[in-house]
Amino acid sequence: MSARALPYRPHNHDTCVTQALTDARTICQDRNVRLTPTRERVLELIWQSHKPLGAYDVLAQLSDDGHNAAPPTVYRALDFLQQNGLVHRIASLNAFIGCTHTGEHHTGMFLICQGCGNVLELTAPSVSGAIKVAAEAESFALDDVTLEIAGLCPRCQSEQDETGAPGNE
Amino acid sequence: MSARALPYRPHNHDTCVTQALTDARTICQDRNVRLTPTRERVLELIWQSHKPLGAYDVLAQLSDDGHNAAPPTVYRALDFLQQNGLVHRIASLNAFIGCTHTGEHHTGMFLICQGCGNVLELTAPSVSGAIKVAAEAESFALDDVTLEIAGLCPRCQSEQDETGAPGNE
DNA sequence: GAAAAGTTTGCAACATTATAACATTTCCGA
DNA sequence: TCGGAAATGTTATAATGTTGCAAACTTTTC
Ligand SMILES: [Zn+2]
Ligand SMILES: [Zn+2]
Ligand SMILES: [Zn+2]
Ligand SMILES: [Zn+2]
Repeated sequence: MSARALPYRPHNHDTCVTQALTDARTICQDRNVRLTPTRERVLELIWQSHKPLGAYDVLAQLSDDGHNAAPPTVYRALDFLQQNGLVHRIASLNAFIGCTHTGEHHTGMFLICQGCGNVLELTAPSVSGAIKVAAEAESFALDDVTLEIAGLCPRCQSEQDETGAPGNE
Repeated sequence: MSARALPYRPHNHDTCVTQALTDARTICQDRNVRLTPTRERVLELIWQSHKPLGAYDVLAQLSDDGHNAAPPTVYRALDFLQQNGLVHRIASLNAFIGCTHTGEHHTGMFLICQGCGNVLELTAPSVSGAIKVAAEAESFALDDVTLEIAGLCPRCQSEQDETGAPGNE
């Protein structure tokens, strides 16, 4: 899958979303699962924001579409997208964000800016390695890692320096 | 603060809880904050389980006490206990657990057994170090780390080997 | 000690997030 | 084209967490 722009810097976000959808179609074909219109639309809505979107935010936008949707519609689509590695759930926010490392077998590590709300997904082998070692030291059989880091992104740090308060883009 | 038993192995849990409460009193005195009866009782309830307890579980037990409690009572007590480093919230479970490293400035890392539900809190400098480095590489100002690892504890691994299914103590 | 100020709790209502259960429709292979 | 599997619609409900305001309690100040 292609490299993507950082959320912190402006970029052609339409392209960014389009690419994500294209990649998703490919992945679903490869895996022989169905990226139905609802699922695709939910993925698109999530990708249109570099900030995590709550399930009910997605629901509201589906309703704006004229889609007659109820919570299960959204949660089912999100489950599907998660299971196929297309979105991640951010437990500390009860929200969802598009995966920027689809295909690459990875452990997501999320930098969550408390200023602007943007989230950057990283893959840090040194971190996953250290976690694996620590778990093994306890004879713990590792299955799933939740690693979410709250703080301030570079831009919000400088805004805070200047104005005394974090910005909210 | 004194060393504590691992949840995996049987131990005198009354002592374990008593010690935690004693430590908590000391900490609150040092910090000049009030460990009121409600707060202390909530802490005790949480400590009585090595498994994370949901806010409404705590609420139910308070009600059993005859305490006329509503959700805010519990959430406020939990907020207090969190702020003073006496309990942690496990985001992936929406539940709370007593901190086993009170006093020691630390980043909690939690091993959550999917078999028995027990949780072990670790401090792994190699992990926190790697996280810090990764964040710095992105010029991200780290504030709070959520690190929760789901898997199987040693005991549940062997039970699974023997019976084909994880145990539930 | 009494009044003032600050903190904690009680209480009612409400908001948000997530799931259960079952009917209906759509899809896809035989 | 038919029959089973997968996906969606629909309604209701469960689980988790918050707001706002008044009353009670503590600490400080005079
Ligand atoms: Zn990812
Ligand atoms: Zn920011
Ligand atoms: Zn701790
Ligand atoms: Zn276990």
